[in-house]
Amino acid sequence: MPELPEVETVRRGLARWVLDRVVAEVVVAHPRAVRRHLPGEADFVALLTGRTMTAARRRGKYLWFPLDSGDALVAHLGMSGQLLVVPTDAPAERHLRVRLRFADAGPDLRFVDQRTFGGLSVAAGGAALPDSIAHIAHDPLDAAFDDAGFAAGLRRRRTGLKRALLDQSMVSGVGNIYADEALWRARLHWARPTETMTRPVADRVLGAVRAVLSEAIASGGTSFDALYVDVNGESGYFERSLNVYGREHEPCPRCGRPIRRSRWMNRSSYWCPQCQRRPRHPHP
DNA sequence: CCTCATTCCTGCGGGC
DNA sequence: TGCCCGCAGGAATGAG
Repeated sequence: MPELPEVETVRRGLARWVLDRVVAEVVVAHPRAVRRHLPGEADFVALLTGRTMTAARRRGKYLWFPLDSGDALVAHLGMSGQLLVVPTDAPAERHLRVRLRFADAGPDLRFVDQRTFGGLSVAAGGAALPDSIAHIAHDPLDAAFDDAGFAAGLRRRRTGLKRALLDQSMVSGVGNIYADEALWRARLHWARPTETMTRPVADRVLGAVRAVLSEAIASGGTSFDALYVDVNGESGYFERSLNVYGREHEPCPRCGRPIRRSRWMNRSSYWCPQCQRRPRHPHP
């Protein structure tokens, strides 16, 4: 599941393959992959064709590619999305959704997505930050992230800590896996009421999120090669570095107690009942 | 305004 | 053996 470290790895891998390249043709193989682009597929194609890409940027789990028109191509990988750089004569991938061919006849940029939870769009405001993702907060590794503002925001909320970590308008880039890992590292329960989060505790969880994301980026840097940017290449380091996620009944690496799994928000939370004590007044 | 349930989608794997 | 069903989840959306 692509979260910040995987998306950042993809961004780094794509940067030199999009710089100063002119889009010659856009083929939409699956209409649902053009998402949150209200004027529709034809408009999406028209706004991209003939435009020059000038960079590869990221906000949380969103990628965007500024265009010389002032717009930007915006991409979200969802659950299973990949942005691949492949030779233009390579056969179509099984779940190919959108294909961009370039005027230089160099490799395509292809959006491949098995579950089509992700998608592409063209949005205005691409030179700075596309309008459509203006509500996404800075990520905690960004120098512009406001620690004090985050702590104040937590106290204003009336919800559980994990829900707040997953709220991309509070802090971006954290998904279910890294949320569980960061909470374990910070020794905090997922249902901890946010209104009880003092500044030191907020700083503790931020520190844990930063450590987890940084280590994952460092490990994920090897998951692509020059012509193949593979989001699923994460599996090598993923399994080894996870302490609680997906490890129900296995001993906690810190205290040895069996890791527990809770059904929550239509997904799973993994946590250690010893290291992460359930709060007296948990939020659902 | 704020919080939270619902919905989208497909392949995999467990159970019968 | 083969089928069915649960599960995986980000984020927009609308209900309350």
